[in-house]
Amino acid sequence: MNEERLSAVFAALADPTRRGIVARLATGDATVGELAAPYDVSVQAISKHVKVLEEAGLVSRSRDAQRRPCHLEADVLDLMTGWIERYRRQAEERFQRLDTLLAELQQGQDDTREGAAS
Amino acid sequence: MNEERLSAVFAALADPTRRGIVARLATGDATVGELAAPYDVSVQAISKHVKVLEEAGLVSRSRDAQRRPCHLEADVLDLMTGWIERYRRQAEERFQRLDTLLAELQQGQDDTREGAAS
DNA sequence: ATCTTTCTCAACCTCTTGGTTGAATAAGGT
DNA sequence: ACCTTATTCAACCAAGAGGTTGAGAAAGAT
Repeated sequence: MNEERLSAVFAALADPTRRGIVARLATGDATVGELAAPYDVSVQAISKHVKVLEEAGLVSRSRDAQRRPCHLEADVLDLMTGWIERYRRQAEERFQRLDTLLAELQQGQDDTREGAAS
Repeated sequence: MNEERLSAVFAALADPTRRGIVARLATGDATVGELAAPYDVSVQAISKHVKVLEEAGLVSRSRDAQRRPCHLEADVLDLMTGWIERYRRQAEERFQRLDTLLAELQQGQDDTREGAAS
């Protein structure tokens, strides 16, 4: 279901240039040319990166004369944190249970030792 | 910096099979063989996937006879949520500011209209 | 009408990725 | 010693990613 979307978003953010673009867009909308300025690659390359972000749903675009301002769709980021947090929490809980289990076993061993002493 | 690490982690989770492996490991440690069982690919392929997760720091492994149990390192997930949340929050705040700015402009326009009426 | 700016499309190249199979290694079990 | 189990290494392959350059389209500016 969301699996495909999730793959697209993770893949989009796996590239440092694209993360840079996202970071830039978090401070405000920008055109492709503006986004390209800090990087040592062609505008076409940045245009491709933006397209990837757009297809992942992380970026939307409007029109202003020749320009195509890019806008960060921050909601999509929640999709990721949702996925990540789910498993982080699950692992955490399991860890807690394991921890208390070990504590209980430890307690039981103490009891046994007390019993043996009587 | 952390940039390389971040790229590795995002890239690792961009693959649905690897996300499945992470999801499985969140419920408890498992061997490569066990991880491979649900999938319709060779054990070697899963072994490669685990290696990718390992190099991203998401998985660690110990030894138990021939087996190499895999363990989810949930801490690394925080690295991602940290990055994501940072920019989500930043975008959110900017949105808030823009929103109040628009409200103020609206208010100013109302004032002007009142002034013109007098 | 023509020129300029901004951006995308198309073709191409190289390196990486995810998969395969077959052989090798590691560690027990009999 | 020999066989079995669990995992990895090596070589290979097809497809995709990220880059390039060159040409084309879209929309103003003169």
